[in-house]
Order: sequence, then C-alpha cells, then structure tokens
Amino acid sequence: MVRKNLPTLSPSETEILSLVWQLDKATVQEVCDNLPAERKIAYATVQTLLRRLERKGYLKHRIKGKAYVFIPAVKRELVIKRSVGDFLQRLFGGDPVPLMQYLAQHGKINAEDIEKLKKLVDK
Amino acid sequence: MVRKNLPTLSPSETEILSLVWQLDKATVQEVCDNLPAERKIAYATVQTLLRRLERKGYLKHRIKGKAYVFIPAVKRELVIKRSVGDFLQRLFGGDPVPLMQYLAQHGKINAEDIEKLKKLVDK
DNA sequence: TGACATCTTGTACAAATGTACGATATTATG
DNA sequence: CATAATATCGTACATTTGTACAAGATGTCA
Repeated sequence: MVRKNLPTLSPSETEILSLVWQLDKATVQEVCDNLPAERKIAYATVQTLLRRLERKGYLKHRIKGKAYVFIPAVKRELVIKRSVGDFLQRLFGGDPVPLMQYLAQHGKINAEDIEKLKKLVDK
Repeated sequence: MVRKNLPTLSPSETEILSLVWQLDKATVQEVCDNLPAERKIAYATVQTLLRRLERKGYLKHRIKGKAYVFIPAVKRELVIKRSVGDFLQRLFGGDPVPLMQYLAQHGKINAEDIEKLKKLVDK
C-alpha cells in the first residue's frame, strides 16, 4: 500500500494530477495536449508540476523510449476525499447540502442524474 | 454594483470570507471565536487575512467603537460560483456529476435531501 | 484623568506556488 | 554516424500565502 501522510496539493498540482488520472497514465507531452484549450501553460511548467507530484509521492514513472510515463501512485478516491473535504470546509463550513443545492441549480444537472443519486443514497 | 475583476482568493482567504458571510458581518475577534476548534490560527493572522480581503475588494468595513466590523462587499453567490467552478474544473475536468455522486455516497446526504434537490432541478 | 485592555498598522519573513530557461542526455533518422 | 528533435534535470525567481510580532492609536472604567 501507499504512504499515508501525503503532502498537500496546490491547485495546479491537483489539476495536473487529475489529468493524469483521466488519461490513466501520461507523458508530459500528453498532459500538455490534454489541457483545456484556455489553460495556457508551458511544457516546462507541466514538467515541473509532474516532477513535484512525483516527489510528493502522488505519481511514479516508467520510462518508455526517452520519455517518462507518469502513473498515479495513490488512490484517486483518497485525493478526492481530501480535496472535497477541504473545499467543503472552507466554503460551506463542512456542510455538503449547500454545495449539492448549488450544483443542482447551476450545475447542468438533470432529473435523471438525481434519480441515480437517489439510488446511491439508498444503498 | 461591485468591482468586476476580482483577484483570486487563496484557500485561507476563502475560509475567512465564508466565515464573515456566515456571521453576516464580523470583527476580527468574532471571526477568531467562530473558527472551527481544530483550526488554530492567531488573532494577528486572521487580521491580516481580513485586511487582504478588504484590499482585494471582497470586504469593506465600518468602525464600531475602536474595532472594525468587516462586511461583505460582493455577492456570496459570485464567489461560490467561481470557487465551485474552479474546483470542479481542477478535480473533475468541469463535470459536476462525479462530484454529486461523491457527495451522495460520502456526504452524509439522506434521501430527503435528494428529494429537495429534485425539486430544485425541476424548476 | 490615568491605567488598562484592545485595535489597527506597519512590517517581516520563510515556505509554497506558478512559471520557465538553459544545459545536457537520449532517440530516431537520413 | 552525424544531426535534428525531443526529453529530463538543475536551477532560478518573482509572487503569493500563511503566519505573526512590535509599536502606536483609541476606547473604557475606576
């Protein structure tokens, strides 16, 4: 299993890490290619962020050809849990309901989505 | 109306600002008193944060006795919108559904809460 | 009115963050 | 094999962030 006491993630680090999860694994280049178009950030910067994520223990890497392929080293759930928890605490004093309300009203959520959520809750 | 291009908020700033909203308006002392018990942070630090929030345009103040009473200067909705948007982008690529799912499963949400949400969505 | 408690202000400062250049190593290609 | 292309690594650096002390201002109460 993995290290327990992980250092905190900066916003940019979180963003890059999520992207790696989204891609399952990724090189610097791939991360760059998959950044949202409006997110203008240099290759070198992405590289630094990935490096820091590895030093912090969130990523490891394999070598493929001359490039590093970065691979998640911790469970995504864990990071989500911490991130959502912190966020919730900060903005809503920890109460999830207002956030859900906000999402329901402004989050392009439809009734069908809600139905699914209901099933999740019932379990 | 208020300033448009507001500077970004740091995590701690966000935390303090939310607290002011929660209290409607507050002095440094009141903010300190209402911090979660586990959040150990000096009076002087809270003060600095409030000062910065005012310089950034998120708060203004009245004087009452010798103390400043800080008052929100922007609509809370606006800050929530931006914060949630950024957070969502960063952690889930902008898709709100996974976040709601997460909350539904781990957020101590009950079926009744969901019912209410449903009504919100339907409108 | 004078001492006390409480505030704000100025200032500080280490650490974290965002961003990136230049040098060097490695791979692919003609 | 020489060269171009592409990577990583070391390093840098201005800002922002988190945290706070010391000094001076101001209100309060005996």
